[in-house]
Amino acid sequence: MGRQGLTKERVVTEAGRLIDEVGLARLTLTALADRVDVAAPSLYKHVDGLPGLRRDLAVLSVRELADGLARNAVGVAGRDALERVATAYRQFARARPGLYVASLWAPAPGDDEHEAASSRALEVVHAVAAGYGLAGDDAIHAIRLIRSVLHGFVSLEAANGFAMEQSTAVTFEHLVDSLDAALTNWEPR
Amino acid sequence: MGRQGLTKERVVTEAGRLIDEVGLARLTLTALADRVDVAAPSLYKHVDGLPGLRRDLAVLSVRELADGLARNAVGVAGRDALERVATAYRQFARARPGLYVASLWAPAPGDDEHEAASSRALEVVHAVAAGYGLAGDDAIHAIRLIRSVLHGFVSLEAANGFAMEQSTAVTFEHLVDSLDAALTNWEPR
DNA sequence: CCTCGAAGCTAATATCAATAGCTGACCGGA
DNA sequence: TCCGGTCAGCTATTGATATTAGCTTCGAGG
Repeated sequence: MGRQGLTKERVVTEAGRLIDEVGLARLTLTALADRVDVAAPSLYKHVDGLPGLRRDLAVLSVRELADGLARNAVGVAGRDALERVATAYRQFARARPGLYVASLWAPAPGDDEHEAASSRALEVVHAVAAGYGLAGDDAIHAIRLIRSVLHGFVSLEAANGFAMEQSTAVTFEHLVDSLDAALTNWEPR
Repeated sequence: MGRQGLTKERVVTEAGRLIDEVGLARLTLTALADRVDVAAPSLYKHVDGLPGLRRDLAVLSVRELADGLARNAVGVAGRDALERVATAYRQFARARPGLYVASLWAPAPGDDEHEAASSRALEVVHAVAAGYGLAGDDAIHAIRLIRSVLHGFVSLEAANGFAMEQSTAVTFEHLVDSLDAALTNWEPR
């Protein structure tokens, strides 16, 4: 009906909440429209269809992830930094499960805004590697290792991939230990 | 038209090929029906709708993954076993990208067939951990570590998550090295 | 107070999943 | 041989959903 005062900002934010609640698979323009109290086609005034919305969600999520990582990494280095960043990463995935999945969509080539957000997140991990004295190609591979471990863990955790009831907190400590050891005893190849 | 000689087996196999080609997101009963040359509703004679098909794909994929891992792990132990299993895991994810994603869907509680297939895959990883002398809770955590690293790496690789052009093969070697070190110097907690 | 852009609407179309109900091909037994 | 039943496959239909087209109206700036 009357003006809703809707903005792209709010549409995307609300979509983020929606996917956290119901899962990415059930992100639907109809459901989102209901949520912001507008007819579905009206969303097109703010967002470029479902593909556009997904892209916007990806940007939002990477920004929030980058913020979370950066906030926790300030003023620490070495193992402390690794631990803080790893924990922040896991926390983000647990607190925003829908958004987290969206953060994995790679930027389209030429999407500067999206790429900038990704770089910012990567930068934090890069700093962690630097704290272990890694640079150049070694840093690249180390970053990939860190991301693999963290992403693998949180996504298996989210997918209920760890059937046994043993504590995932303990597993996570092992993960951090292993990463710390790998970065400490890094062998260039 | 005339009898098509279609079987559940073939429907699911063909669905597996389809998702490898076009991606899980574009798995559609319509597309699958076209592929096997049948009208869409006819698929319901073989498969329990889209949810049922997805579940069948999950079972198929876990079986193929388990087969691949087991085939490569026979007769080796320790680092050799780790390397072989890790490589087989990565190979599966690269050769069958659609199926690989389906392999991540956790079995529904009480789905014995699905759970059995999952156990078989887990068993291979368990054997790898055993090769490093790990048992009990340590083995559980070690398995989770291995799965996290492997899944994280292959899924980031598949999602084009590694933007830089540096060799992913080298990264993978670092991954295996790190896992080997972690398992060798395992510290119970 | 007029204008115009933007925000919202309704109506219509296309794609897809799913259900209902029909048909005819094959198989086994009398 | 023929008869009947099962079951694979069909067409028709309904209900979601995305998307487009085109209309309406609010509200801010001159």
